[in-house]
Amino acid sequence: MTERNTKGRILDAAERLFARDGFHATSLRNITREASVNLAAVNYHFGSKEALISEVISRRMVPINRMRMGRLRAVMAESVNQQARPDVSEILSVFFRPTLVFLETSSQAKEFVTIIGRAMPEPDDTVRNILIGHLEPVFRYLLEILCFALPHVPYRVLYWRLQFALGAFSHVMRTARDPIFMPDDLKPEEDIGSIIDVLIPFLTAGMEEAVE
Amino acid sequence: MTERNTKGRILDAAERLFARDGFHATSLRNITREASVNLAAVNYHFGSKEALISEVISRRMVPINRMRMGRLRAVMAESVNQQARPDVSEILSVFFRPTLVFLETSSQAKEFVTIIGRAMPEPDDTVRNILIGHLEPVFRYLLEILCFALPHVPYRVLYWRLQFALGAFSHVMRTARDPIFMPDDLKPEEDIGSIIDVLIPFLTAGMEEAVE
DNA sequence: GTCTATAGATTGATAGAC
DNA sequence: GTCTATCAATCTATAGAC
Repeated sequence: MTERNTKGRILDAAERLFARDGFHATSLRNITREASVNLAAVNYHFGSKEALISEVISRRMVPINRMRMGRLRAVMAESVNQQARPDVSEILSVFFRPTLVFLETSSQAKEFVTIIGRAMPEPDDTVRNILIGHLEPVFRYLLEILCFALPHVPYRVLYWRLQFALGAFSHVMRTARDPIFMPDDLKPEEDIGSIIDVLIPFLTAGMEEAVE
Repeated sequence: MTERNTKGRILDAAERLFARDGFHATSLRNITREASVNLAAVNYHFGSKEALISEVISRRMVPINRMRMGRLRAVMAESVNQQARPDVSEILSVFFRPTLVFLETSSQAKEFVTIIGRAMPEPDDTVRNILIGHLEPVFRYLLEILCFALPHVPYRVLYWRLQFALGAFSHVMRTARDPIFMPDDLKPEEDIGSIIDVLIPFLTAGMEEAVE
C-alpha cells in the first residue's frame, strides 16, 4: 500500500522513521534511503526538514481534529437539547477514539499513533508548536465542555486534570508498542484500542472525583 | 549556591540546559560555556556526553529512589502489621513527593524536575534506559503494593493504570513551568507541589475505579 | 587539571547538469 | 522532477602542550 509518487513515499518513510527514532535522530538521508528517492527530493517537494515534519503531522491531524470537533459539538448540542449534563466518559471517547480511525484502513497509519506521542514532549519548540497549533482549539473546547459536565469541579482543577489526561494518553501512545517496565507475565496489547478501553474509565473516575 | 569545582559546575550547567532545551539539542559547547569551563573538561571529568547525562540523572535519582523504596517498604510493613490494605493515595504520595525533596534546599534542583519529564519520553534508547534503569525496581514494587491495595482490580489493568499515572506525572513535570494550552484566565502554578496536590486525588480515583 | 587545536563524522541545504 | 556533487555548519571526542 506504499504511495507511488515521490512525495507520498517521502511522507510515509518519514512517518515510519520519526515514529521509530524520533524527529531529531532521523536525518533526511535516512528518510530518502527508506523511501528510495533522491536526497534532494525532500527539499524540492517540501522546502525543509521542518516543513516535512509539519506535513507528516498535519496530514493525519487535520482530519482527526475535524472529526473530534464535529463529535464534540454533537455531544454539546445533544446535552443542550436534553437539558442534561454531557457524559464525561463520552467526551473523553470522542477525543481519544478518532486517533485510531486510520488504523483500520491503513497499516501505515499505525506509525502515526506513536508520532503524536513523540511530538507532545518534543523539546524543540518549532516541532512541538506544530502539534500544539493543531490541538489547541480542541483542548479549549474540550475544557469548556468539561466545565458543563462537571460544574462542581473548579476550573483550575479541570484544566490540570485535562493535562493529566493528555499526559497519560501521549505516554501510552508512545510506548504502547514497546511498553516499559512490562513484567514477564504480561504481554503487550495487540491493539491500541484495548489500552484506550482501560484508559477511559480510569480518566473518567479521576475527572469526576469530588474536590474537597 | 553554584558549585566551586569544575565537575560540579558542569553538572549544574548541564542540568539547567538539559531541562531547558533537551538532551540532544544541548551541545557540550553550550554546557562548557554556561559553566565557564573548557570544552575538554567534560571528556576529562566524565568521559563522554552520555556519561555526563547519566551522572546528571543519577545524582538526583539515586537518593530520590532510595527514599521512595524506604517509604514504600514502610507502607507495606504497616499494612501487614495492621492487617489492612495499604492506602492508594498514600502509595502514590510516597512515589511522587520525593521528587520535590530537593526543591526546598536548592534552587538549582528545580531544573531536575523537568529533566525527569524529559528523559521518560526520550527517543534515544541509551538516554531513556538510564532513567528506566533507575525507575524499574521502584515501578515493580509499586505495582506489587497496588496489587495488595486493590485486589479486585486485575493485574493487567493495574499495570496500565500505573503507566497512565507515570505518563500524567512526567507530562506535568515537564510542562509545569511553561504549561501548554493555558487559558488567559489561569496562571501557571507557583510551585509544583500544588500540582501534585491535584494529581494525587485524580490518580487515586482512577486507580480505585471498579472494573466491570 | 586546564588549555588550544583539530581530527573525523554527520548534518541540512543547494547549485547546476540532465 | 530527478540526479550528482558539494558547501558550510555543527557535533563529539582527542592529541598534545603547559
